[in-house]
Amino acid sequence: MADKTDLLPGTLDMLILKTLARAPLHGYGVALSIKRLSDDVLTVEEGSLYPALQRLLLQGWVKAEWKMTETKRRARFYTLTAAGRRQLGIELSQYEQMIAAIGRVLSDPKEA
Amino acid sequence: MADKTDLLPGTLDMLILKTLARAPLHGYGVALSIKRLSDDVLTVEEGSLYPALQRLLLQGWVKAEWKMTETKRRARFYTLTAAGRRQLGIELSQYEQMIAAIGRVLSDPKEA
DNA sequence: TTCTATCCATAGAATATCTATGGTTATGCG
DNA sequence: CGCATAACCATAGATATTCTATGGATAGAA
Repeated sequence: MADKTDLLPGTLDMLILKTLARAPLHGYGVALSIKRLSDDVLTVEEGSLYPALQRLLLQGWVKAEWKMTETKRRARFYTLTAAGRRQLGIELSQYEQMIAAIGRVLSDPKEA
Repeated sequence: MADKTDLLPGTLDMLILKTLARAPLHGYGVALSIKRLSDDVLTVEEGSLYPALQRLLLQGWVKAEWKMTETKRRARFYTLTAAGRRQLGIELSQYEQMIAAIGRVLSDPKEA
């Protein structure tokens, strides 16, 4: 039944890590950033986002602290750790390899 | 915890449809074809393959018939239907769109 | 005759995402 | 002033997809 998700399963952690690699952000900001950079193609639902951030915290790939937003709100800011940076590298290379492999299957002659 | 699957979740049906778009094949042949074209990067486990083929049958995207292999074995050959060809087109374009969107997020300045 | 490759298929576990909820607070607008 | 909305956090349960583990059958090679 085609694709029902708003993103490619298996890529969420990588997208979050990459986003945090640019600068620390709170959850809501991460979701907005991904949505905007992808021109609204990728939407990270809150029900996917917050559990994912908890996982990343548990793995030690990000750390969090409560701060105030420019808009005067309490928000939890996440920062990439050294381990997180390493993990991002691993996930990026695995992803690239997969995409390249899929590309070889899809681009093989006969039929669009 | 990085990726545990042998393929990118959500891409299996597309890969199977694409493979059958080249020529009718039996299940085992589909798995081999994907493995070889991808240089062993993508492995379709039998426990994923056969249920997937059942789904495709139910959707009417492929049809099946029992025949004999060159190696003298009973095997179920799958053929893409017109609806399957349409579905492949849909899945391909959705996939391309996703990959492009992810690319925009990943290639944005700062940090590899 | 034993092993390996070729073939089919299902049940159950594991994983990842979504939907649906529920709650707090700042600010703009009528 | 009251209300809507956007900015924020988070969890529970449903759904979907793939994997692991099994089980079975046969042809051909060693």
